Amino acid sequence: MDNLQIAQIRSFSRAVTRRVGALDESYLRRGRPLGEARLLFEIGPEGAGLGALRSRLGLDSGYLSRMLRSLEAQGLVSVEKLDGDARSRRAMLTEKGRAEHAAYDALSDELANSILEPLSAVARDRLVAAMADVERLLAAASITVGEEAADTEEARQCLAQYFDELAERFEEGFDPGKGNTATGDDFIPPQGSFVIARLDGNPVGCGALRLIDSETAEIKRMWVAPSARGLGVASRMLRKLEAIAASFGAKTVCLDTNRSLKEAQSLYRREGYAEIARFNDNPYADHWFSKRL
Amino acid sequence: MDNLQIAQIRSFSRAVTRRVGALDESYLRRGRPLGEARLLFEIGPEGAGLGALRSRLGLDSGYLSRMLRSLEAQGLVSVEKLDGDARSRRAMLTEKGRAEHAAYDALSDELANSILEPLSAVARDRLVAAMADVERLLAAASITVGEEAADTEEARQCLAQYFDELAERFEEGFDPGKGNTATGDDFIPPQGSFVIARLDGNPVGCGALRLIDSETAEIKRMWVAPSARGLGVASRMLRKLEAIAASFGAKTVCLDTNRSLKEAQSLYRREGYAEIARFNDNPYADHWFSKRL
DNA sequence: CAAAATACCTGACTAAAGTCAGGCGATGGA
DNA sequence: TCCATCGCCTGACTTTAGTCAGGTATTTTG
Repeated sequence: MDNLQIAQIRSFSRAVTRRVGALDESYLRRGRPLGEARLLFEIGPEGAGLGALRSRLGLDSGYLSRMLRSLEAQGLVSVEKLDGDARSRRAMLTEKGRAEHAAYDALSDELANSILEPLSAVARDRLVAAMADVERLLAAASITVGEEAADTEEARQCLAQYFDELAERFEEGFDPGKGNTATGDDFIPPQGSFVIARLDGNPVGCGALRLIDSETAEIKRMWVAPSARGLGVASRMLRKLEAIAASFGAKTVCLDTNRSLKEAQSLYRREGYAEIARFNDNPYADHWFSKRL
Repeated sequence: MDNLQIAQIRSFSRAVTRRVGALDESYLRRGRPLGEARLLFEIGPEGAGLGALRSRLGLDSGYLSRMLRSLEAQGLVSVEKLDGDARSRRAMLTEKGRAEHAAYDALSDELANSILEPLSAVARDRLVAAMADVERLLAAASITVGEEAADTEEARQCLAQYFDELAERFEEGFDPGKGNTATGDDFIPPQGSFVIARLDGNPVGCGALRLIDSETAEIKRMWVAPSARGLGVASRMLRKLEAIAASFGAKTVCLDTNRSLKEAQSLYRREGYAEIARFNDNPYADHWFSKRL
């Protein structure tokens, strides 16, 4: 890896924690411990389930409970049973709590403003654009691609979104039942596999693999959520699937695609796939590709 | 101020502390309190004076002392009298301390690497460039411009660098004694003023003002350190000096500049100065400007 | 040369952050 | 219907972080 790049990341991290992080910590407590301030902020005007709070802030359940008690004592928060499940509870801001939350919100705005204020209009635009870039690319870097079961609720949701998109983009429309020879069972090891790409735990893409014969694997169901496109998710999933195929003993990977999916075609070419003759009778396929592993 | 810009800054700050800051804090402690880890890292292979450590880490003197005692007990640090002044001391890493420091260093690299690793080469370049931009512009935003005494050591250093640069850039060379009618005394209120731009406490620019008559102020000695150019420091100093001039009752501000200082000329025009006829006998001046306040 | 200032140290604190074991009342699958 | 599990709570901690009031040499200054 490039040492200059690493040095830049380290220097960035120092600079940002010093200039942004430090302010956050000192200004945004309003005379209250940082933990409580963060909790109050995280509950937000809509309230939040205790479990969600615990995972978002990384708190021990006892610790959270005690802080909630303290915020309740200050009259800022009320904790109520709400959901169907009477074990789980939900923290809500009281009137006073909402006012406090608004104060934090205003302080955050002020803080952001204090960064923009000394800059010229050109510099502001540039800073904001660079921040958006960093944020987007850091998110991309935190996306994970992993093998998962194909029959979970989340996998089904990915596939549903995938099919919806095909129906919208194919000139001829799309009916999942028609020409869709592969069933979910095909994507279970050792005759196949399924990968999901996740950003902060939420699925943002999927891809599937099945063995056609002992030496040939087919890639199917490649999909990336619109919000995560342009971040290299597809090629990461593709490489993951290829590695899995290789581990199954496959020597060749093949796939088909529709003429309207131009990005997909250029992705496959970029990743070393060559166009070949029709190898299946998928009515929606217009192009067929393969790659030797 | 633009709400979208503020929202972007807030979102950036959240994203970065979550993705970079959080890792920093949890990974970089190696089973030791964060304070000690930071201290060890800050001492570095070359060692550091205690005063410097205290100010860089923002520590209470007692707190620092206690942490040093703890690091000494762990055999990582030795504290020695070194300088001429026997009151001040210097913390040095022992052999074991250097090994520990190297481990932190490697961890930091690894952390940075883990951000780069999932990205494509194009995305990496883009991330690194955006980070450099953000860092640079955040630094620019933290530059302060304030009125200060013109006879301090730091003011003198700014002026010395300014004169050195003039000597280098003027085709005809530069002799500070020649045609330099203004003395330091002219830059003391209420007949004049002196501003210094600072980045993290270190001077990165200066500018001076003196009243020629009760309604006219002259701006002189405008200088920005090469490292801080292109960040809008000069125009901030200029505006500050104009505001001071106005507070002194001046209705007009004027200044002169040499033909080789092209950026200065375009700055003055951009800030609303119009070129006028020669108003002084400065042998180094080729252009004269003025602006009504 | 005495007095003030400097640079660091020590002891005695407080508050915040974080951990652990156990407990209680739902809940849901065998 | 039983019982393991879940979601939360309580009490009893430990560790970190941070502050404050002196105290001791050493240096600087009037």
